[in-house]
Amino acid sequence: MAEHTSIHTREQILRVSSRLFTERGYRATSTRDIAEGVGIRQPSLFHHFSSKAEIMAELQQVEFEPAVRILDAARSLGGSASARLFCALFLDFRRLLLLPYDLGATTTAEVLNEPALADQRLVWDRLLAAQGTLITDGISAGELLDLDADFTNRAVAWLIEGAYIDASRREDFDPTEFADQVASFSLRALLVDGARCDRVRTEALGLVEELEAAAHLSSEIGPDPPLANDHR
Amino acid sequence: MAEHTSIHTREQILRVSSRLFTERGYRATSTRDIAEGVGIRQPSLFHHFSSKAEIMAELQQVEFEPAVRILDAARSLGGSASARLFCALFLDFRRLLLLPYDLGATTTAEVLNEPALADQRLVWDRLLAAQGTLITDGISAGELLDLDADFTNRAVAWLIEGAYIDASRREDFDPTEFADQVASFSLRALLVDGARCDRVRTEALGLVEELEAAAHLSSEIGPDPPLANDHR
DNA sequence: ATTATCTATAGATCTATAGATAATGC
DNA sequence: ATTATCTATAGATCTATAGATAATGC
Repeated sequence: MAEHTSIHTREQILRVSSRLFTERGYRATSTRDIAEGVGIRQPSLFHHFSSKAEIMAELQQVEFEPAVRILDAARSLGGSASARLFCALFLDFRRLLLLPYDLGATTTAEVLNEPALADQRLVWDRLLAAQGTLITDGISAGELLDLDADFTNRAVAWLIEGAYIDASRREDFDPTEFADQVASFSLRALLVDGARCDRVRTEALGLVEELEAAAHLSSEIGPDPPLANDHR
Repeated sequence: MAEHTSIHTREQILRVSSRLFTERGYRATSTRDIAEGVGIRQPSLFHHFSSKAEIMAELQQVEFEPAVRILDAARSLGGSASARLFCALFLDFRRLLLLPYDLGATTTAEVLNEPALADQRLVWDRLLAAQGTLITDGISAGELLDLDADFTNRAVAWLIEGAYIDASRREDFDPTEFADQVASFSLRALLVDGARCDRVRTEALGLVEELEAAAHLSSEIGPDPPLANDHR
């Protein structure tokens, strides 16, 4: 009864929107669809967000900004370049799995090319650049295959995105285990010596502990979901 | 002047639609946008296609149906299971690159979940199943890593899709070379012994020649683009 | 008194149809 | 005579605003 707080409705709007955007696409999801999912009338949405684009912008922000921080933090760690890459992929992917949103639509062409979302597009470009730096480090160190660096960078992004969308359709999976599987799969494809994958993984999981201890990131990388009331 | 033939306009509609669907999303692309790109008025589209969904259905058909045939044909070849997989991925991916369409929107959630496109959804499911069979063959033969077969199957689909969308943004690439690169990258991630990748590739390129010689497929798998106005 | 919701609706889309007109092929 | 296009428009959306009403917090 005392649930009619703004924060609760606002959070529901984000969760319902994220799911519908992923299922049907951003433009194809109407504000009426969202309101119906939340259990309010369509115009009531605009008390919490000034436009539909602002809902998407907030979802993108939750996805992109901590990711940039994690990728940057991983670069400043010790260890081999490939372990730093594994560490960053693992941590950020697990973080995404633990969020109470379904972020499968945040990087689609229709969203990235939307003029009203140009600001977040810049953050996404920074994210790709930060991941690209980790990969170029690995190529320079002779640990990763010397394919076209852009190709490699995007291949990792495709894998991560595909795996994420796939995860959002599943019920039964352990986020830590799945993140490990996806990071391992990516690294095996990139390593000059695929057999080194297990050693890289072990080294990386050590780095993960280092990063988790760093106070300024620990709230972002889980493993506690940043929000209660998690009915995804 | 004598270019006002139905076949020409119809083909332009397919090409323009495919590009806009990929850039902006299926629902976000209006029939007016398409008509403008083609250079006709919006209602004139409906002389060539009975609905917007039918345009997308034809694009999906061009993508999915030959793909199922190629995947099935590859399975009946001799050679190692991993070479058959490489061969199928290479041939189908190169075929996509040579088509005069931009097929980046055909497997998005908004399209696959569209009720009016349920028929093509079934073909897509058959495509994934056919690719899955090739992968399970490879796992059974001990050539591919024994990860979850579904995970592996989808990981390949994510890579192929990501690479395809990426290719459609580029100008300068050789389809044969890029298809080779993508198939090699995928196989390296899947092989138990990553070092075998080069041998698998060589074997697979032999199988490609076999398949290209098979008359019933040769018109579909290129290397001549089905381009120009002879497409339907 | 402030916050959150509601109804009603303006104004801008969007898809598809109807029916007239122009171009092309016998 | 047939094919392809056009203008005009119906009818169904969609986003966002205006202003009234209900709920909540001092």
